[in-house]
This record gives sequence, C-alpha cells and structure tokens, in this order.
Amino acid sequence: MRAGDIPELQKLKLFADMTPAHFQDLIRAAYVQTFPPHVDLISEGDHGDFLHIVVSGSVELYSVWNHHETSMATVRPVSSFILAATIKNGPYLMSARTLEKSRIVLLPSIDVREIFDRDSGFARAVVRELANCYRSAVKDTKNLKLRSSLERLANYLIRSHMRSNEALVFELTIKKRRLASFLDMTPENLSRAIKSLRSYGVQIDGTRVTITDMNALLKLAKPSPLIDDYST
Amino acid sequence: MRAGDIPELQKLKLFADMTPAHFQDLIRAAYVQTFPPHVDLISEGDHGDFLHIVVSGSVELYSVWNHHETSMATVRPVSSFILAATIKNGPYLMSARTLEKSRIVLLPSIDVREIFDRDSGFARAVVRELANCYRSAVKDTKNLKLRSSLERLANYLIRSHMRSNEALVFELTIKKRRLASFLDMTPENLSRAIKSLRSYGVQIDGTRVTITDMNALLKLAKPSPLIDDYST
DNA sequence: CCAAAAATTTGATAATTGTCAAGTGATTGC
DNA sequence: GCAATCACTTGACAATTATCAAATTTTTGG
Repeated sequence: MRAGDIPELQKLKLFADMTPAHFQDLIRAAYVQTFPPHVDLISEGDHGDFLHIVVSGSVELYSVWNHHETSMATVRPVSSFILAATIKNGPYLMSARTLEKSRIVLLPSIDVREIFDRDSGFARAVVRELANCYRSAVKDTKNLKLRSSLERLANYLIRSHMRSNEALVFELTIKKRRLASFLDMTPENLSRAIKSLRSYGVQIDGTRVTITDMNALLKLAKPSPLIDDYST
Repeated sequence: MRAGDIPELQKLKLFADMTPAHFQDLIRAAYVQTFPPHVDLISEGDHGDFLHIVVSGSVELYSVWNHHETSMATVRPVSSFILAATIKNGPYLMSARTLEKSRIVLLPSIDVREIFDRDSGFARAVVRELANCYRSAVKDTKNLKLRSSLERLANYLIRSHMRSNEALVFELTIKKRRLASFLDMTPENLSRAIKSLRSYGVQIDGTRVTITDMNALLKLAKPSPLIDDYST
C-alpha cells in the first residue's frame, strides 16, 4: 500500500472514528491495485473475502439473473462497497466491474471483522454505513414501485442537477445505456423518454442536459426527501 | 411491560448477545401495547422515536408517493422493524399499520442508541441485523428489476412453499390485494397471473395453493439463492 | 341467516414498455 | 485519417401491464 493512498482512505467516514492503532492494523494487510476499464472485480455468488474501496475511477455494481443484467449502482471515490457481505461473511449479491481506470483498495474481510470486534468507534461507523446502505436500498425500491420510468428519469435528472451545484446545464456522468439499465428501462425507451421530457422543459443532446423549465420538471418529478435524498 | 413479554423479546437475535444488565436497562423504559387491526403505527416522514417489535399479530410496512401506495413488507413475530431509522435518528422511510390485532413492544430510540454505544454484543447484533435488512432490500431490487410479474409470483409461491415445510398444498398468508401490491402488480393483473400459472402446475382457489407440477413451476421461476434466500 | 360491504374476478380497452431491425452518429485504434 | 466498432436513435410492432366497468364471490356485522 502506497503512503499516498492513506489520506484518501481517511476521507472515509467509515474510518474516521477508529483508534489510529486499529486503523494501522487494518491497512497493514491491505493492498491497492489499479485496474484498467471494464475489468470484473467481483462476481455475485462469490465469497466476500475483501472489503473494496474505490480511491479513484469508478465502479459499477450490477446483477444478472436468467441472462438479464441490471445496473444497480455506480460507486465513486471515495467509497467502500460490499460492506454487508464482508461483515456477514456471506456471498456477494452483486457483481462489480470498473467503468474506467480505477484504483481500488482491498481490505481482507477477516481483518475488517476482527477490528470491528475490537474497535467500538469502527463498529459504530459500520452501523451508520450499513444503515445508510439499507435506507438507500429502500428508497430504490420505492422509486421502482411507485414511479413510472419517465418519473424516474425526471427525478434522476433533478438529483444530477443538485449534485452539480444546481446548475441548469450539466453533463450526464454515465453512458445512456447504463442509465437506462439503472432506471430499469431499455435504451430505446430511455431515448423516447428523453424526447418526451422536452415538453417538461428538459433538453438533452448527447451528454449535455439543459433544464429550461425547472417548475415543469418538478411538477412531473415530484421529488420526495423520502425517496430522493441520499442524506436522510 | 408484562413479565410474560420478556421471553418473547429474548427470542430475538438482536438481544441475544447483550449483557443481562443492559437488556434490563433496555426493557425498563419499554412499553407494550396491543393494537386492533388496521391501526397506523407509524407514518413515513415522522421521526423515529421508537424501535418497534412485533410480539404477536402482524404488521404491514408500506409507502406512499403521489397518491400511490405500495406494500413493502410484512413483519411477523418476533421481529423488530425500523431499526435503521432508530439508529440513524432519522425519519421513517416507510409507514406501518397492523394487519390484525397485534402486540407491539416500543423501545425508546434514545435508549437503543445509548445501549448500542455501551454494549458491544448488542452493537454486533445490530450490525448483523442491518446487514440482513440491507441484503434483503438488494434482493428485492433484483427481484423487481430482473423478473416479470409472473416470475415474481412464481418465486413468491416457491418461497411460501418452502416456509410451509415444503408442503405442496398451503395457504396464502396475505390478502391477494396486498400480495399484488407487494409483487408490484395490480389486483387484476395478479388474478390473471394466477390463472396463467395453471399451465405451470399451480392451482389457486381462494387462499389455498396447490402445486401439482413443481418442476414446471421451478422451470418458470428459476429461483436463485442470491435473490430468494432470506438467510444468505 | 341475511343484507351490505369488501374482495376478487372477468371483459374490454388503453397505456406503457419491450423487441427487432435498420439507420445515424460518435468513438477508437491502427 | 479512416475503417471498424460501438452507442444511440427511430420506426414498426408485440408483449406486458394498467384502467375502468361490471359481475361474481367472499366476508362481515347485525
């Protein structure tokens, strides 16, 4: 593990409240690797031997069933993923692949569990993180069950707008094909949904999104903190 | 709190590994209440002041957005619910109502968080529970995104069959209207899906389910431990 | 037990979403 | 730079699912 990676890891709230000694124990056994784009990191069903942390680049979490694949989430720096499998010592429920060249820290699950038992600050942080993950997953389910695909797209755009400091012109950060899968629609359906949004004050050409009538978009999207706020 | 309720609570894995003294602290402030059927216990958006535990009866978790309602889960004894909101000290993401006459234990969130900080056995149990909740929610999302409504119904029936000791004849434990909502379909669509399942060796009249050709059903449902196993 | 209410089913139809094929446009690697 | 590949879009059509209205069955309360 390179010394330069350590400050990156310390950005994580997951490691903020643990004793320095335990943090050292944890990263001693860690290793870091830089992967090219489109490399499979983990495969669902495999056993969770490492907690993964994206230090740079980005990672897609996805799942497959019966020859269908769906995009579950995008992990951006600095975040951990598959914490639950690590803690439970269970199989991964999702696969992961790099979307671009990415630097990944791998912490042996066995060490994570051991430090978790010894360091109550870390344990509390794990709980907070898992509670956040769970609540995000509940929000996902609500988003899927309560909204049409057009409404999901509209809310996705509003969230993107919020992330980009409320700019009215911003770039889509993921390929449309993956966005479609993430929103549970086909690329064709997304393409048509994008066209439909013109009447709600949204122009998208290529990856550039322009919101020309936020009120119209909000009226369609009806965002709710209980679905769309990642912080609550 | 009645003395008779305490052994019920001790059935919960959540409280299995904590010191007896801390358990006493926790239940000292608890109170128990018996609610009639169809009573709202909590409403999404409200603040999570109590960890709830179903001791008898059953509780529906559901969510509403834009005048649509969807059934998220059924909580049966003995289980806690809304642990994540309690720990995060955040708003509930789901509402809860009794489905039948139910006995509910209410533990003040503030005490739960306090004991969580003091008792590492309890903290570990909370982590396990949250990891399970999260993984269940991920499975839900996969179920919704990767399967058609007919496939979801087929897998639901197989899970029910498993729960009833693999009996080939068993009863539906929830009303069809709620099952439809849980499976993200309309009652009409469920009714037609049930009819379609006849060609896959399933007869349903009223609440009685008879599986006459498990192989045909399995071939349709293609259950996967990474979606359908609640234990992994 | 019976009437009223609720739940479920059925039929007709519409809206949404998916599939396939073909085309256009962008990106990439030599 | 340019062919080759990949991503995206469009059109035609099909499958899935929803909606509305009405019929039927089941449940419930007196």
